[in-house]
Amino acid sequence: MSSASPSTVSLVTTPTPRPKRATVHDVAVEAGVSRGTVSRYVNGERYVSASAREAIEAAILKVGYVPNTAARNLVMQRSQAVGFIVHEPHSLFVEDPNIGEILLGANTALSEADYQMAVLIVDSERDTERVARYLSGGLVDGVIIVSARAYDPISRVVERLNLPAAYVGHPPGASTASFVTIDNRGSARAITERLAATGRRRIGMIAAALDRDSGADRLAGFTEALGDRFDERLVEPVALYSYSAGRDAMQALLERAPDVDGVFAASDAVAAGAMEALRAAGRRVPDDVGVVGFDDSAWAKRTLPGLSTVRQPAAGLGRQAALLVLGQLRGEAGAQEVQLESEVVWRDSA
Amino acid sequence: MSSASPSTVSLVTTPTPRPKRATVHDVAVEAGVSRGTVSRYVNGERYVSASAREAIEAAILKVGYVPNTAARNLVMQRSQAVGFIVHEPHSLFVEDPNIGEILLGANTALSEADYQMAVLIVDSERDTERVARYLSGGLVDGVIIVSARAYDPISRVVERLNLPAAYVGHPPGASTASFVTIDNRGSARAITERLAATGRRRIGMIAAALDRDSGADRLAGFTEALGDRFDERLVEPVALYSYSAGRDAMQALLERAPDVDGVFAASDAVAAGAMEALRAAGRRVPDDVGVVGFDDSAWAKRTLPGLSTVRQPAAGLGRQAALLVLGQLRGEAGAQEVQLESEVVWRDSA
DNA sequence: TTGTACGCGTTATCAT
DNA sequence: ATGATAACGCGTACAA
Repeated sequence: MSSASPSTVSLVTTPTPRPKRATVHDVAVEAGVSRGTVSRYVNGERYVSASAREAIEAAILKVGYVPNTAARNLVMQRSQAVGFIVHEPHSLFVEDPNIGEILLGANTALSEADYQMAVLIVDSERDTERVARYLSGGLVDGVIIVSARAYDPISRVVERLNLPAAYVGHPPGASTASFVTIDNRGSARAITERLAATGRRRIGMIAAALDRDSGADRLAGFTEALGDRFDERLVEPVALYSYSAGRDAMQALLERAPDVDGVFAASDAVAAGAMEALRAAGRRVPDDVGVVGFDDSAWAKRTLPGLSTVRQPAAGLGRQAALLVLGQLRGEAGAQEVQLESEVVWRDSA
Repeated sequence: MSSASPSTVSLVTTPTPRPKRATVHDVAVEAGVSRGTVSRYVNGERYVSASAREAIEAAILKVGYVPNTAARNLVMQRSQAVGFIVHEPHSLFVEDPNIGEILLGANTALSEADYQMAVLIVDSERDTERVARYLSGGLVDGVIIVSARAYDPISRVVERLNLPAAYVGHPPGASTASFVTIDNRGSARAITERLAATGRRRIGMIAAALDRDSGADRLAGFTEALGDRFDERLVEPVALYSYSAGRDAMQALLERAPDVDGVFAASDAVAAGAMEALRAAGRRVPDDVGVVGFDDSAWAKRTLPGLSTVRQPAAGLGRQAALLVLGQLRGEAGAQEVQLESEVVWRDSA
């Protein structure tokens, strides 16, 4: 059972008779009324006689009419849709434990307002151009952007088009766009303080993704919390919020500073990796070393002992971003900055 | 730092001057040529004189023209976009370790063919109707559907519209649509056989999601592999592919059959839960009990010891589904059934 | 209450 | 090589 070419089986072979779809016109002639009347009926306006209504209903059923949204969008000058753009999807979709909740939160809010959400993935140069075209084409009335990078072409397009937009996380560059975040810095400070309150004297941090503001802010909060006791030799930076990075970093940290008795990992995945390294080194958690993480993802509940961490209101982030866009769609002017409250979850790892 | 209402800060308050976008017409008058010529230039056709080209390029830059895709779609009768529909998103986005890879695989294939992928989430009744309208509206030329349920309204719409479609997993009902799967049954058989080959005599299974074909097929493969040695009292069924379900099920199984020395869990998450229960019961893995899972997700690499499991070609599933749709779009007729090969990954848990 | 006619922004056909 | 002009399918003043 090794990886091989897929086995294919043909089932049927009807020559795909692409059917031409019925239009308002077809319904009109079938019902013996004018196109205008049909259009009014479809859009639920008043001033449609009972007789006309019946005839139209029957006609619609008979010819199998479904309105063409593209045509409607064209004349209405709006699409009743909002794009959800996700960058760097490899780290996001596969690693980020929050992306799913963010998506669902945004979708719920948009759905309630009768907007369709279309998730657009940017995973290559081609994607960038194509998505830019898509946005330019009037297929969405606004966008939610998650994890944008600095000098992001997509952000530029959005700005140039003057498209109502909201970012999840800090928008790149100096753009004055709406965005929603959590207080990474304050949360990091809070959990570090609680870790210190357990009596730890030599507290280190495995910092990750310092090129993103989330990563940088968490380190800043950590530094703030420790004040005088901060020792930069106890900070081990890694590139990604990943399990293996956490494991390797903890190993390095243990070598450089064998006396660490507390660790703040920049994410739960990192923390889980760190705990593995600690176990391998014969250190007990929390007895010898206290560990805290960030995210309250599935990792936090499956470590042994359970991981103390910071809970992000992921669905709330998506929901707020959606509300921000909807507000702009309603004409509410001005960029808004929304900060959602996070929460320290105390378990047994510290 | 408790969950509270979001703090909001207003940054600017310009009254959103929704700008009217330039059209082909504007470019034409600016460049002193006809709309037809502009259109030809934009679409890279031949027969555009150098002088016209220059004038048009300048005009486009000056008026800031971007083509309107909605209008183009209307006249071209195609959108160059494919919908990716995901159901039951709560279990999918939040729990399914493969969904991200499937999305990316599909996106890559579509992107190469210059198609835009739009992910549509169905999370409520409202969503169902809205997405159905969206599909009916001509905004996508085809669809990829993952995790459809039987009697799914969306599937009905797709069928009625005769929209080119491909399912990831078995399509519901008796529809003769294209789909791509892995051989759940064969894979389950293979890994069970390898587990048996390690000398285990009393092999049980924690079966999950028996109402889906993936779950049912895995159980079938397990049964096949054991043949005469199959003992239905060693099968513990649970509803979801979840960690906690695995833990509880393993506990129940241990009580009912303390002599189990091998367990096939229907997914890695389930297996991880089972391993936790075994540890709590004082059983060593793999010494006392061998454990194998399914998925080769992040769970498998973070259990201790590493989990032997079945690797799904998740990205390949998405890619193949996309290729299936693209084939239909090119006019290749007939429903296709593609089965991708999976692979047993042997680690230390058995 | 209903029909007519125009416009949304683009591509396609056909002369020129 | 280019310019009219007719679609594409729909909403909507305006007239009736």
